[in-house]
Amino acid sequence: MVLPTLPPPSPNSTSPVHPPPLSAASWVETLRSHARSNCFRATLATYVDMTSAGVPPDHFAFPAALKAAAGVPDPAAGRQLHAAVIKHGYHSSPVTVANTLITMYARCGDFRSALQVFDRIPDRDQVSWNSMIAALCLFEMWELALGSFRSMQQRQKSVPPSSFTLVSVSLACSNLDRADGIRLGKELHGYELRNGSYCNEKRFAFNALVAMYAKLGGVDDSVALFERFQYRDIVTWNTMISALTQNDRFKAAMSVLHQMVVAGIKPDGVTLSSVLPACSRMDLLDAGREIHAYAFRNADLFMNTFVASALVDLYCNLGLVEEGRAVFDGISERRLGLWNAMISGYAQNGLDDDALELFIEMEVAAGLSPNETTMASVLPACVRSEAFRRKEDMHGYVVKRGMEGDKFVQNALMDMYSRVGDIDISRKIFAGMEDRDVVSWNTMISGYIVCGCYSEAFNLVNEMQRSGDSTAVEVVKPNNITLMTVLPACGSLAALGKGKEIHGYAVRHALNSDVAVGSALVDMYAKCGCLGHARAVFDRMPKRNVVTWNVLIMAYGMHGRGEEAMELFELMLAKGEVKPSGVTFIAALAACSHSGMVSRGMELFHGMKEEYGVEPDADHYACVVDLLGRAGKLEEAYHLITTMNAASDKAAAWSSLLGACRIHRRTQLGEIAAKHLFELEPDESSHYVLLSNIYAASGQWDKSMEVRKNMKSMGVRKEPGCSWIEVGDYVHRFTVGDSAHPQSTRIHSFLETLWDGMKREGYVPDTSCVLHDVEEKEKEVLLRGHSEKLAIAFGILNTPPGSTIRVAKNLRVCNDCHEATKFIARLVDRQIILRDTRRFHHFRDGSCSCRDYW
DNA sequence: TGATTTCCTG
Repeated sequence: MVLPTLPPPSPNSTSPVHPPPLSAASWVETLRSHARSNCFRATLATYVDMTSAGVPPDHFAFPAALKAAAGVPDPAAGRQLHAAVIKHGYHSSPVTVANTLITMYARCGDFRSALQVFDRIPDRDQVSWNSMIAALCLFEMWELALGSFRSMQQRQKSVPPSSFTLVSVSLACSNLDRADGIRLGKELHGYELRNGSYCNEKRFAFNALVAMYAKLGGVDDSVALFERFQYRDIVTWNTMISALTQNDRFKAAMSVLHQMVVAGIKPDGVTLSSVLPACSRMDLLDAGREIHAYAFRNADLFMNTFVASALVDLYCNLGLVEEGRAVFDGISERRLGLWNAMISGYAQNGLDDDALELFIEMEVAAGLSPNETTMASVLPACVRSEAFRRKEDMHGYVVKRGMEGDKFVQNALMDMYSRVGDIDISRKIFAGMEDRDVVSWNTMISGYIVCGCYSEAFNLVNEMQRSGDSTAVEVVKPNNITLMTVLPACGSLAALGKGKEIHGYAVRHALNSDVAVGSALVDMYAKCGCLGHARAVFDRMPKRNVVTWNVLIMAYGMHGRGEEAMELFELMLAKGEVKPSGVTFIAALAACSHSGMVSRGMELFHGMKEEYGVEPDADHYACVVDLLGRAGKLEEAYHLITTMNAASDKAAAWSSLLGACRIHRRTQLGEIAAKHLFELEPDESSHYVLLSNIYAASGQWDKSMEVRKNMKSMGVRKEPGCSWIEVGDYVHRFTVGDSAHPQSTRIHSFLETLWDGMKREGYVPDTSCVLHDVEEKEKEVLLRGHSEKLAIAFGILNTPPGSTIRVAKNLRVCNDCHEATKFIARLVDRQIILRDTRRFHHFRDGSCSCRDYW
């Protein structure tokens, strides 16, 4: 018999075909020994030689050859072997041959044939059942696998389940819903305890149980099992380590590794790739390097692609992309996982074009097909990359490859559609998902926030909290990422009540000890105008990083409390826990600027490079221009811009200067700044508005109108003004001239009444803030419709007398609103905290502490 | 006849 499709023995095979042995028995022995040592191609080649030499295969030869066909895997060879099995009459007896056929077909991806073989076995033994259950698991048919297990249990006497059965069934359990899985898993565990096998056999079963508990989130059960288990082998240790890392028990994972080494077990590739994610997530660069060095000393580990993938992940996660790339480049036989790790490493470091380039290299040069993981990394890079235009095409690409049902891919697609503004498509994907995890929920929430659908976002967070408290099938609790996603939204909407609610959740679920969550809480309280709360959270944090400090320094600055901001800055330096970053100096300089601390700020600016090694960038220059400009030193500010590096982006600096020109009514200099800005950022509406305001303030109406016309003809649209106020459980949103709110009529008539009172107190409407060409009387009506006034009026009408009113606005507060709010605050005897894009305005007793308005 | 490892949300 000839098997023409069989491949020749591979040139690098360690087992060359031996000179033909003489007896049939030695042919079979050679065949089996190749199979035992997993030299599959050599096994198949020997089979061909043997049959060519006229030796008929027997019931020992077939299982060996079939194992090889399964191992390669080689479906064509497998089918021909099946034909030979029938021809030689081994198809029904002994059953060992048929059993091997089941496994062969399963490994070759032919489920129907595997099932057919099983169905046609007249006297199925324990191994037949085990092989079939394992096959079902291979095809991820978990329910069917469990069904077969039940059938087996009914035949308890003839085919009792063994440790082999337990291994497959544990795997099936770990892929069920959590509640079902745990229930069945405990049943299995009980079964093992009652009827369990011993020593070697027991080890397999227990390893599988440890893994099962971990996958179902019962990692404490895994630990308990592991600790009492005396027959540990390297897989047991590895299983325990990966169980811990996969459940975010990183410290415990490192400690098990330590115990393992102490117990004299030499870590292998699986150990390293299981423990490296723990180093990565805990930012343990030194430990990671030590493991890298250990792999370096053991050549087989060094070339292991799993270890390499985990190392690439570690280095990229710590921002050391170059080192990750070096590991990647050092591996000659790159498996898909390694490409994925590198692509994702680039993407996570914002090197989106590098990620896309590598993705193309993988497809074109290396000829590898992407899998779901690849797409989950590439999609975000596509979304962010400026160079990559046709983003929605990626959806078609994914569908064409049949990956649209994958959870990771769906998460990435949701994110993509939210970012391009198609939130409805994200919503549809989310609604249609079968298996939503915490990332799916978080992605949907952040999508809503990106698109400005805040109430939908908050509703989803509430839904998550409820499902976490209940015993619903889909148990997904808000995690630290969820909180870090919604807290900034609370801050930008000044939704203090919502923010406090989230704070409460964080405390109840011990998420507030997370540095990032803590920093987000500090920021939220500060943005809601509650500096005291922000400071209290800061003081109680067990651990702080540079972001935490920056956030609070920035907060003091925005509230016009420059002295305290600088005290905090000094404290940060004195404590020395963290080094100041570029952002720290932005915060400190901005604080000096808002409090008029010019010489202090200049000192800081000049010392930042020499004393702290932080190179000033374009944003630092913009802060200093703001500092000088605000203080009236506009010539100095202008001069500073001219000293800036030619290549650096001067737009922010010019914009600061233009802002200062508005405060100090410097028309000519304003024109110069605006000229530069119109060249650098022709689409930015705020530049046109500022210049127009400057002209209007100096009475040059024609020029003011001309700027507006230019803006229109350029097709630049002013972002509509929008203000938010939280009352009760809701954040109410108001746009200019809003009449959509249910209380609209009431708000407008209240404002009219207020208006008369304000005028009696001496308020003069600043109609220069209205840039439409209409009658003077009409201008007043337009002024009264500014969103912050509507929000404030709504607040007064709907909150208890004497309580503080907190309003947030998406643009800078105009001069008239600033002036009017002073009067309103005094008339209704309320403290009003109004936040715009730059800072907080605390209105109390008819004044505001800021000096930005005239 | 069986087990463990890399990837996604900020």
